Amino acid sequence: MAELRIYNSLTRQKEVFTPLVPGHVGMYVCGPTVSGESHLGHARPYITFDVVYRYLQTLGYKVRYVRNITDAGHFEEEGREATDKIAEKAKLEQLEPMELVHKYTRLFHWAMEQFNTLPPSVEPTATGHIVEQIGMIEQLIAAGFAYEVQGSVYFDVKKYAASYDYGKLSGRIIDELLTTTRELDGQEDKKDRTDFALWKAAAPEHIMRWQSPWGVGYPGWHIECSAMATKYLGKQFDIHGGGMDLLFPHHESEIAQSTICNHQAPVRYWMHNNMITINGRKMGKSYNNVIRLTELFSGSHPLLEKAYHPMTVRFFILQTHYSSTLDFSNEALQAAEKGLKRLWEAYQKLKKIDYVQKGAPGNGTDEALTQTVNRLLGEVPSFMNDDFSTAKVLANFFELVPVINAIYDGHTPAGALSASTLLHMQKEMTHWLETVLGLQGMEEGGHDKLEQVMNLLIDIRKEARGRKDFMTSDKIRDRLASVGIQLKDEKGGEMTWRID
RNA sequence: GGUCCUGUGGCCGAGUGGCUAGGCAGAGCUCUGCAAAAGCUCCUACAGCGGUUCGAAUCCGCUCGGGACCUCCA
Repeated sequence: MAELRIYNSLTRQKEVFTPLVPGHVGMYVCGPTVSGESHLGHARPYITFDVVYRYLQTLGYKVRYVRNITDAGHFEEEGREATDKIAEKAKLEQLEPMELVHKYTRLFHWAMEQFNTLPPSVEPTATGHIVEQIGMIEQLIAAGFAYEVQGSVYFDVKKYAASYDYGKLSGRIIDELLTTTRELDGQEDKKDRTDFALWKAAAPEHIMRWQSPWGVGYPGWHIECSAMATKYLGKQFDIHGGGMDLLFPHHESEIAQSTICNHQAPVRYWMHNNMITINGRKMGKSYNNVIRLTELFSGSHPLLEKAYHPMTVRFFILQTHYSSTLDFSNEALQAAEKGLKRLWEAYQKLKKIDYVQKGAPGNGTDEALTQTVNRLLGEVPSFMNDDFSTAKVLANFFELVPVINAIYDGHTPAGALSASTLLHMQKEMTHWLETVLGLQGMEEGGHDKLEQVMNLLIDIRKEARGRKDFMTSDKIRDRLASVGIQLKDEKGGEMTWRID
């Protein structure tokens, strides 16, 4: 069995994955801030790490997957006012902060279900771990790496950098940070501009607030991940994932905090997915080019030509390696849609092939084809083991599509492939496409199409009855009944139907 | 300004120095009452200029273009 290799952002190279505790994997992924609706960009990390989670499990690991919900808004250091994003939005929508947070949390969960992502093992909330965060801050103060100023607590980056490598993960040079960071107002409290907040004193109008040793306030952003990761995964764990944009300062700061508190580097393998861009630009609130997931699924956004199925999006994302930027366009998404449809149809056809009838009892008659199939299937694990190269996995399955179609249509003679080869192919497709990549079919589901089909059948039946072709008429009604649809003749020749 | 990534055919995208993925679109043919689907075939690219090498999309240098991070961000 080949080894799994993961690109580690910390060392900037692919490394053989060896879990801390044999057979077990601890994985932490930065979750969403639920101050607003999830957008297309959010789909990337959660789908990426869902595949990582699934794959590790199929390798036999017992995985504890922790993904937080950031529901305690952090301050925005823009200009003078340090405002709480969540509190601000809540006022805007006339909602209680927790009401708002729950609304968007539910929406997030709903979207994740659409994408067929597995729920994490633990999904801790920042507000539920204030105690742990305060505890960690106290440790940092006691260790001399944090200081309090007027009810707020900051991490002393300069002091940390004196004995540790602050900037190792993000490739930042501390001296440059110290001199380059731009001047911001309202930060007189800090000893140095690079210091980041662990705890912020809450202004009177601030709605989200907690009691702390330093007065009433709320936690900084970085501390929540450190506190929750430590609590659920221990002082050191295997994998930490998130978007590349979180490298600095978020993950860099996480390392600093945890290193001081736990006396060791918290994470062994850092994984970062790249961004989804739209027209070459990163999608983000500041760029005003955000496509929300609800808009994506319904097609209700000026940039969208049509609605896109969640599976199309999932497939679209998996067709690219997670470390590359992925540019969104209608053309690209529609290509993905067609591609997935073709792949899935072939997969369904394969399931319908009668192995006993069409497969040869012993070896298939077409040895070359058998070898091709076995090679294509055999390569797949090595692709996944090579830093989760889902794009290559999909490419190989696409090469099987014509093989399957040809057998199904009879272009390839029956018996070319043995029954066991066909079965093997089917099992592998189920395993990789469904279990590992988490893909599903794109059933149209909606009643619109069914409605149209029924109208068509009703029309045909009316015509048949018009020429007294009751054999056809009865056939339609009986066959529909057998699939659970009751067709009733109303007075005046109209027909109605309902699903039993 | 600093740090880093990137530039592949009409479009999206794999690519570990040699055997030059895959998808979408397009063209032709086969099948077909029509259409669709499907099958077969074709279109074969690596920003530019140098260099290393028997051999480079892949390594090195320069030029040009695009992007990310340095601020909340997936």
